[in-house]
Amino acid sequence: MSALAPPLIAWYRENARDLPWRRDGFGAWGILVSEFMLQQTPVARVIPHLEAWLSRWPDAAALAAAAPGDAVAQWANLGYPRRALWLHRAAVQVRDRHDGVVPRDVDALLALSGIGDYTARAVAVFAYGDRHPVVDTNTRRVLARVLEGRAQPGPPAKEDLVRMEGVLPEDRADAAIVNAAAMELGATVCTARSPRCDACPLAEICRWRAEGFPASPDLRRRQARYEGSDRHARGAVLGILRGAAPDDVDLAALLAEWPDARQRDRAIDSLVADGLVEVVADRARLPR
DNA sequence: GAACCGTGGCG
DNA sequence: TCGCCAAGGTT
Repeated sequence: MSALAPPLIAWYRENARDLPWRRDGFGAWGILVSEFMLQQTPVARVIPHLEAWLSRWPDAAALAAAAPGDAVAQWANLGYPRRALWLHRAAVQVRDRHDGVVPRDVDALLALSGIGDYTARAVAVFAYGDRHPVVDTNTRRVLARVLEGRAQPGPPAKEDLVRMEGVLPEDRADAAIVNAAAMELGATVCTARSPRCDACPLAEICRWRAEGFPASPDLRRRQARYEGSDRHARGAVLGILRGAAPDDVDLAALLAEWPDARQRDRAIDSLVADGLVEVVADRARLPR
């Protein structure tokens, strides 16, 4: 067993946050929905939306029976609304391919819309207790620091899964805890900006700390400015349509005051191309 | 592999 | 104020 596993397991048992999707019996569907919502959206903002979502659509078949636009509207301001559409498509696929039961097999999960390496393994591990490496941005940062002595991880790579596999204990239940613990440690202690090494169970074996916290060359690309961007225009258009749903909106009135008409039209076109918006005659609406 | 895709909180 | 960051995935 890796030297990381025992202290991670002990620390997690004492310090894990009490999050809804960690409660016994939360269910594979709830965990799947939570993982979709947690893709790039902070935990605190997800929790109330998750509970509302599951109250409305308690299983995959329920969501699959709804209109995709209902999912987009219910998604509200969680961001990246394509995820709502993908989650709806995944629900339809679960209904049609798996009799409404969220699959357990990683390849079957990977074949669902909006599910990649992280989400597929997270569901298999946290919903079903199977043994796979689960690697998110927190885990990558923890491993980069502890094992490589780097302040920040490199870009995501398949190699990350191999590295995490090398950290996991053989026992499935222990492996699941180590996966969760690495994520939890990165989220609450080994954070990106101001790590609290005094509270870290891996401090004594951390290479980054041993080497004096060297700054690593920062290869991360800067996030593009949001104000005035195409994403901003898309967000504004969709926000209006969410507010009007289930009614439609006159296309000419839609975002009439947006400063750049070319950009506004490009936003609408791209939303239509993504399936997030429908235009019928001279009116726009969320998809039915 | 790079570019693109929302939204809000925090230092 | 402003840049960084957040349980990623698709094209």
